[in-house]
Amino acid sequence: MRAFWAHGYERTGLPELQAAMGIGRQSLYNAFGDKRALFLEALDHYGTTQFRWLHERLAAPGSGLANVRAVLATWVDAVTARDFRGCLVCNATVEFGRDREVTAITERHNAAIEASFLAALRRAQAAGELRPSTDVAALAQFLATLGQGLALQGRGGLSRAKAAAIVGVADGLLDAAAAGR
Amino acid sequence: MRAFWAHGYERTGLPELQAAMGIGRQSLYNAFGDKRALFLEALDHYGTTQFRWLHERLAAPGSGLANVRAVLATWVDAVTARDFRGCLVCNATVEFGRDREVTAITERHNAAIEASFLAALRRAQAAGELRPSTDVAALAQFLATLGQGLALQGRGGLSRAKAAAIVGVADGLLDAAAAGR
DNA sequence: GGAGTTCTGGACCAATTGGTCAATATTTCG
DNA sequence: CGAAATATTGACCAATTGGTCCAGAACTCC
Repeated sequence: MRAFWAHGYERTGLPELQAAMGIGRQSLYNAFGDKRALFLEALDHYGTTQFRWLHERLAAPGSGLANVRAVLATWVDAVTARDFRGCLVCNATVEFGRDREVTAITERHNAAIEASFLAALRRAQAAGELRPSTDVAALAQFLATLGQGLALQGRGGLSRAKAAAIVGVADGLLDAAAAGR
Repeated sequence: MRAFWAHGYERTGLPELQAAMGIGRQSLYNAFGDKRALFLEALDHYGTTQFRWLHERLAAPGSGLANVRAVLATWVDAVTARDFRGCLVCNATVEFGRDREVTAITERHNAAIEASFLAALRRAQAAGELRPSTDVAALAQFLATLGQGLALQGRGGLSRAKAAAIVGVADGLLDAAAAGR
């Protein structure tokens, strides 16, 4: 997974894969079939492991709005880490475009992220933290998109100040949606 | 350029390049040096040609805020076009990560986009269309990031409804920044 | 313990990769 | 026109690609 994450599908050769996994080639083909199947499994594995914290944090007890803000705040750190390699789901979307098997996985994880945001936002709304008129569904999709944009820029290298500014705007948006509570 | 745009760097072979450009292999190497150099030139060419409209629209006379909104509106159409292939600058960022030569080009174009947004927003602010307290610099970076997120999702396939909802949130953000004018 | 199954390592393979060469065609220009 | 330079064609090349084969090691289970 790490190898694909760092270099993408095409740029990751079998030797590198073997080295990263510490197993021989035949074992690899025994266990996964071929390179593509291995990638698909790695991709799905990435989604379940890397996004677990996000889902849990958004579902954590307490203020739904605070949970959303907490996730945004961690994005700043994550995306500006010196060795940040982007988000494998985003990377795969770019590399494979509309490949059916790939989009099936990426869309599943994206939908899950949106759903977690949505649940948290709904909770916030029900608790009076957000105006009833707020379109929380759109907001959830928006936040997911913003995350992808951040991950993308982070892969190319993103300064902390810039990431913080961008997330700050999103925070302001939440402020505005909360203003009339 | 189209070939790289559609399939990325690694997935685009010399035969495909020749076919797309309608020239023989040697002519190609004569004119550009090697595949990588050709890509770098295609990438830069993409940036200057594809973003021209955006720069012009943002710099158009009249309301700066309206210009920004107009650009956002076109994003919805662009990104949900049936044959949308993403943004080559974004794709290159993903595929090459922190490759110096590539990021030099992508960052230049990203900076230009942010600058155009910033200029339009400043104009809007000066004209009283936005609250003086609005952090227009952050807003410009934010909008650029959102665009990248949209382009990313669009490459995988994005419904019009979803794109419209996401852009709608950004529009609402502009509303909020204009509210107290 | 040992037969049978599974797994592992490394040699091997066809196909494709980016890139080059040299001969030919084309243009340029005195 | 005709010589010099430029550009095009397609054959060619070494290296790498993903993938397979097979012999032997390891494990399982009666």
